[in-house]
Amino acid sequence: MSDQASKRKEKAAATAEQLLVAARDVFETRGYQATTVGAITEAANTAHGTFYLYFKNKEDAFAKVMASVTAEMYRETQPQEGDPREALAASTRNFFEVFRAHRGLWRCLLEGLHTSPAIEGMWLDLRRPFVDRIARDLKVLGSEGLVRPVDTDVAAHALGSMVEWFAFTHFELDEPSADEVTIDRAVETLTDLWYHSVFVIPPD
Amino acid sequence: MSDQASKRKEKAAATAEQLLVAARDVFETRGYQATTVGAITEAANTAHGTFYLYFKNKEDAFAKVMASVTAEMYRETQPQEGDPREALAASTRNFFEVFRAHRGLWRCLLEGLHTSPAIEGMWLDLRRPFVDRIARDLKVLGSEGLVRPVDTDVAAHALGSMVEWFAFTHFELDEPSADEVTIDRAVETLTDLWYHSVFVIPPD
Amino acid sequence: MSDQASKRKEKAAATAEQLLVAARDVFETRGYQATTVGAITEAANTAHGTFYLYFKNKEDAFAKVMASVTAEMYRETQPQEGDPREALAASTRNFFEVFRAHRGLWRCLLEGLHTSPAIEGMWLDLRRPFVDRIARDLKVLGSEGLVRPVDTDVAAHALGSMVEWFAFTHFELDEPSADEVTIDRAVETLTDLWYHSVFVIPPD
Amino acid sequence: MSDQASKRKEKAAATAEQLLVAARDVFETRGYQATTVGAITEAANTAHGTFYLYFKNKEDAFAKVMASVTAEMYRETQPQEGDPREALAASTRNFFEVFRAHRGLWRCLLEGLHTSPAIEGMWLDLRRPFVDRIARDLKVLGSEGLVRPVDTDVAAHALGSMVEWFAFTHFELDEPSADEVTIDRAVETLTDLWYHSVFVIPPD
DNA sequence: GATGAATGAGTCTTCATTCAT
DNA sequence: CATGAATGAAGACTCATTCAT
Repeated sequence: MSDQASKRKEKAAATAEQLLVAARDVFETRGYQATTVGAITEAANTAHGTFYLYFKNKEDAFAKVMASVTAEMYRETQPQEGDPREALAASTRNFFEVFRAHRGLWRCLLEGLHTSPAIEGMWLDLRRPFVDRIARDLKVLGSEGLVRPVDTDVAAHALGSMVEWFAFTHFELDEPSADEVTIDRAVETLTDLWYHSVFVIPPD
Repeated sequence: MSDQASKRKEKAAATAEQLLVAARDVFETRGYQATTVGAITEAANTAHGTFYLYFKNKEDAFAKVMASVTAEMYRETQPQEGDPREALAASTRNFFEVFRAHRGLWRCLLEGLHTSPAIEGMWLDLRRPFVDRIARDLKVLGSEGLVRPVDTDVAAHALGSMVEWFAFTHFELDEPSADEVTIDRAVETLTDLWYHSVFVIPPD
Repeated sequence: MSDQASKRKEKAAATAEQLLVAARDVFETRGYQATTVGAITEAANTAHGTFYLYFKNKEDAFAKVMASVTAEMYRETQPQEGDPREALAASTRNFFEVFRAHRGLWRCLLEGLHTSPAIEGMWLDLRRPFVDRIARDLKVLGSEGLVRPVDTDVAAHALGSMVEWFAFTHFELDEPSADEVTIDRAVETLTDLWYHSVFVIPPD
Repeated sequence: MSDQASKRKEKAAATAEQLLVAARDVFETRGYQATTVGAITEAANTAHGTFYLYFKNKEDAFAKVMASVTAEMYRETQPQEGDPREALAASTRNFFEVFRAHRGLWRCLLEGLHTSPAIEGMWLDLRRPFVDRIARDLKVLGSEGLVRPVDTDVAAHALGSMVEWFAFTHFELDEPSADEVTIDRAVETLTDLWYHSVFVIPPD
């Protein structure tokens, strides 16, 4: 069984991978609605029916793509160390970079959000790690007296939203002023706002 | 212009209005993709073909709906006066209320974002007044020494994004913690963050 | 409205009729499963989509075909008068003739029987008039003392089944001996069996 | 033949048996059309492709299932002895019981009737023993003067049809009145009809 | 102006069958 | 012998858009 089975399994895994990559590619470039099963199988160089060997339907394919991306993004998101303000700047920059690398799917997710509760769930799954990390940091820094007492959960959501949505509107949508706003400038200002919003500012 | 002609025009205007109202209603409740021309004409009590007398296609209808809504929202958004912090809180609350009243179309816009550059434009048009007002306020308050010197444009976008996206994720999507976050609590914390982020905090 | 509307309605009615006739034809010759929407619209010389203007789906089309056939069959089935035995023979012959004229759809119904409860219902609707008439006759003749006391309902079903199923196996299926069994011979024997099974036989 | 070879054959026979049993099971419960090769192999715990090692296709599998069932039914059908009327009642009851035990496949056969001439042949093969036995009995009893002179073949078909179709409509389909018609009541009335239809009734 | 019947392109999904391992 | 991955043909259904009346 071993030789035959493993060879076949390898091939199957390769097909699955091809399809997943193709699906990701098509979702990324066309968006959720415009993606068709036919486009995916064509990109994957498989027969139309093969798609249904690995996915239940389009939504399922998207779910599997998003699951892999979520893992990927989590790996790419590094907790930053050192001076709080520097760490904050580094985090913001890191988020922008990670976001840029996955902007197509982020947008796709947003577009599919209203298609089904399942996709809404994927979106929440993608965001949660970011927001959770913010909330945890606020708590820790708060107990150390570095952060003012605030409603941690709401604040974490608000600050996460600020960075996420700023990134989306500037780096994904063609916000007119986007060209002039370099990443550096954005990182600097967002870090500044965030820092002052919650940190205890030492008197000069 | 004869009597008949003016009567005709009246009737036509009435039909146009019916269709516009119906379109708005359907877009609001079903979302962008799920909205069909048939659903709109049915809601408007018009023949299917009549739709194309007043709109070029679905996107055009959406554009006309959004144009009317944008004006409406602008009217509903009141500049607040008085103590800066209080005015800020009032503004935030006002935004939440306006957002709530138009959440369906806001969502619709987000969903259609991927469909065409035109819809992207509508989105930007809807946001701009809010962001512009923030930028202007920051400039004025900055010149009065009430606000720290910041990159006004970026800050305006960032703060606007914070409120907008917080509102969207909490009041439109089923963010799990949404139930517990009342508007009051949200307004309080967001105002607090905003205030500290840019205002010059008088020493106690 | 009248002229335009009526002309359009006429045309629409014509299309509906074309589709109904085509559907009946295709169901009759191909059977239930083998019938496709495409085959119907092709036979009706309409676009594929036109089908869905008049029918919800294949089953609905079949239902409408069957409804028209049921009415047709009922008209063709004449109650017979005169001497009981002669009337019986005439009834049997009449049933055979009606059955022959509609054998294709009868078979189709049988084939689709297991597809959905709705089709089962159509089948019962088609049979009912025949069985009901038998039951009524048995009751009347029983009260006149011409028929032995029997369980009217069961007997009606049994005798109806005998004629129906005999007709099906001999005139529709290629029962080998079918060639030799002429309608005359079948009518004679079935009438004889039926007559003796329930009638009070006068002593010679 | 080596040991290995015989072992192989045994295993193959076992697989064949598994598939046959599974096929029967699936046909019985799902009906002809709804049965898929995948469902059969799944029920048989075999690979999809294995099916084609033992059957040419779905119809072939059905043919093999029916062949085994036909033999089984024939064994279960016992010729009855004793007083003609009692024997008749026993036969009818016996038929009902056999029918009930195989209703799923009977129905399946009926459903597939339109699919191919081969299935039509299976149907006729299943019926033939029953009808033949009736014909033979009628001949024997006729020669003994217990049965009136009738067209034996036609009468056998007719009486067989009566019992078969009554059974089908009452015990397999949801004929509305089915609940109230117990087997006992059905046996009694059908026996009564049959008896009077062909037997020479001794004067009281 | 208004109507609504007709069109047909576009997608999803299922499943019998093949074949390399 | 057995496996199960891959194929691709086939069919149902939707809906934006046109156009004769």
